[in-house]
Amino acid sequence: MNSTVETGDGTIVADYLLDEQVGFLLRQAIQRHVAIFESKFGADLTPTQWAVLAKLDEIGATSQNRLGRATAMDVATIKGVVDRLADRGFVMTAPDPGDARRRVVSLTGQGAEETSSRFEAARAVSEMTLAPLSVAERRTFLKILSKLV
Amino acid sequence: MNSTVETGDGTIVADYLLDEQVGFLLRQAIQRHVAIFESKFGADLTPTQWAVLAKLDEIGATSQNRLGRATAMDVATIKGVVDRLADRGFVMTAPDPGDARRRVVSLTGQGAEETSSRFEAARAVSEMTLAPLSVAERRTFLKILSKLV
DNA sequence: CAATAATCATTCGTATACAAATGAAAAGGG
DNA sequence: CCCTTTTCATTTGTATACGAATGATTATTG
Repeated sequence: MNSTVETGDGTIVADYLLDEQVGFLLRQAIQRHVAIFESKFGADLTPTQWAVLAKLDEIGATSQNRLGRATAMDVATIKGVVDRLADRGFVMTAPDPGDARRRVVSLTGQGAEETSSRFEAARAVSEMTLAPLSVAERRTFLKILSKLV
Repeated sequence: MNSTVETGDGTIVADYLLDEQVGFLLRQAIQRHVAIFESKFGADLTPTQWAVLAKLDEIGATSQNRLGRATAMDVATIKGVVDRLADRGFVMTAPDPGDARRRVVSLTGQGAEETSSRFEAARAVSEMTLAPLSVAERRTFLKILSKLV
């Protein structure tokens, strides 16, 4: 055991336990959340794909890079997600008439329907993720977590 | 906007905003944490690789699957991480004399040195990740987060 | 002890995730 | 208005992350 400190009375104790580190806990919390997501959404949509659909529903058509920033994905990631959603007919892309660099991403009719029909499940996922907590703890947790983004 | 509810007086309000969902916040918190990790560790070690080294240091040599469970990685993921660490000389694998199915993973001398020299940085990463919070908030956050793993 | 179940490691396929490099187009400054 | 900077989208390469399938080995149980 290499990670130790000496306390005042000379005792040597471990002071770095992986299981107590915030990053390790966050990773496991995400893993549990994703498992809950998949239990409600099946293999139809990944959490990332859902984020894109929900955000497009929320803000409407937008450029691919803007969409990536709004969903916390870098340019390479958002491109892959949009491509896969486009392959399945949920979104479409078109050139921006006012800016030749941009491609505007928007929901298709099918994508809008799919999104509308999934909000209930999405709400359930959030609720189930927080289920181990009391109502007060949920509020506290979300408040603190939002300071860490 | 498809995600709306009608309140008692007939007003329609949005009730699903991506930015408020626990999964989306968790993903962003991890992104920030990983960025902090990379600022302290450079390109030498990923958070996942560090988790394996720290856990091996903590519990000693163990089978690959056990190591995966101890670090919250499935069998395919832990194999890739162990392979890359082995390529770089930080860990080694050997057959288990008592169980022909198992391969025992252990730190090499170089791996143990590397691990020892990184605990300070790892502690700093955890501290920096929680830096936006007060001391009381950090304690509260870790306590609640540990209920969600 | 023989049949079944469980565990272990590997492999394949798909999907994030991001750094870095590239080329095209727009914005801004002198 | 040219030059520099910025923005945008794409591509490449590496590293998680996990479901599912496979084959080998061990454990269990009737």
